[in-house]
Amino acid sequence: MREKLEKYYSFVFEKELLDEIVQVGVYKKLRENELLVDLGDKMKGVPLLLEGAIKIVREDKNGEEILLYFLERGDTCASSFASAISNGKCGIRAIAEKESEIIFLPKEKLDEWLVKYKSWRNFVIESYNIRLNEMMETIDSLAFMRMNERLYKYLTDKAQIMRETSLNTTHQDIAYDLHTSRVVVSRLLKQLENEGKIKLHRNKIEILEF
Amino acid sequence: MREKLEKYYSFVFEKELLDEIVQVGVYKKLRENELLVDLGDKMKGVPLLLEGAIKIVREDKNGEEILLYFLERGDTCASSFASAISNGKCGIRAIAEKESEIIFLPKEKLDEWLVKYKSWRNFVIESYNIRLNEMMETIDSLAFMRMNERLYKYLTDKAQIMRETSLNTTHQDIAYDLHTSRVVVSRLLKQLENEGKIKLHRNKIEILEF
DNA sequence: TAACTTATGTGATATTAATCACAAAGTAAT
DNA sequence: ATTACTTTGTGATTAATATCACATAAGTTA
Repeated sequence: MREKLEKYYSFVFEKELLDEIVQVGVYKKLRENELLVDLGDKMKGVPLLLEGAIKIVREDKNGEEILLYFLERGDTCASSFASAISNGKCGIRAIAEKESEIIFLPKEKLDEWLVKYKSWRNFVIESYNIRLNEMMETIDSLAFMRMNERLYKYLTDKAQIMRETSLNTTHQDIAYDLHTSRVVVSRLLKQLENEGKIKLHRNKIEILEF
Repeated sequence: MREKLEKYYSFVFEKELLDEIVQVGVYKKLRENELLVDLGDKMKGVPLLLEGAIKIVREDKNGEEILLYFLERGDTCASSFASAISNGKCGIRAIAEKESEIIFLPKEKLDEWLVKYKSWRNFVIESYNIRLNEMMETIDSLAFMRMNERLYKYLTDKAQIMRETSLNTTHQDIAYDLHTSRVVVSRLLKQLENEGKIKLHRNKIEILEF
């Protein structure tokens, strides 16, 4: 744990803070598709992502989903931060997109560290900032782009986050993330394939053009 | 300024912090439709809203707009906070929807106060939290609701923010905020009128049912 | 009051996406 | 190999929204 923490966070946090994190942080390994946070959860701390990829989705009353954004190493979940510190509920669901490693930081420390460590203050503010910007990008996609563009953006974004050039996924799963129907996804994927941007296989999509 | 600050913020901030705010804060009155923050601005501080209503919109490359949310008294602009503290650019535009009063807090103090005042830390985290939730609501609307529902929600939300039961606005302006066309807005408004939820006048919409 | 300007109403048509229905292909299980 | 299940492909239809074109109405200004 110390090793990976150093690797991704030594330029972010002061030495003393890294020491504290090692002391109080709880290391956890997440299996692929493991649920990390569910709608309405009250967070007892915040996860610091060491490795892997986490999908953050929003769900409405009818159980319909929409992808908000992905977290990757170096990220934290701003939504849980707020929930942890104010004892409120979390409005999102977080699922590991692949095997991931996190450090869970207990909520008691969150405010204390804000006082003690400038690097922690920067990190928290910066995390919120990143997340607000991700949300704005999501809003841009929804408001300004048509489904074919959203689909292509989804594929290239996800490939980057997963650090792969092909995605192992089904059309139905994509449809859930984009909140549309499988039929629509299949048709638009075929269109993207005809444009030479991707190549389709069963349970797998190769991305040829980024 | 002291008076209004006390009125809306005395339960939020400690006495010492209120004193500091009075010392370093710059009071400003905004005319209706005055531009407070523009896309790409680098913020020199954050606005604290004392009175009025501010509209926050997002714009894409083609100059097309979409409303993100409204600020009202007691609110601050989380987007400018991040921009101010990290010297980054602001990704939004903020326009006074009606005559408003703000206190502008210089960015030099923002981090200092995080160390000194627990109430300031809470306020900042809470503001981010509120804003993230507003963004999620906007995403919900875009992803899960049809235009007629979005329109009705827009009207009732805006009426609440403006503390009025009628809105002085044109169909075209609504269309800009919802990122659709005037024709669509006019038709759906007529539909809402037929359902008895609103009453249409020239340059004015009465809301009969909340 | 006439001439303009701005705001609203509405038919017709086009486009995008959602939905239904079913076939075909690939994979897994017995 | 047969059966069952999952995934993908595709035509047909419907619904929502966007776009065009123009009429009418309500204010404004000369």
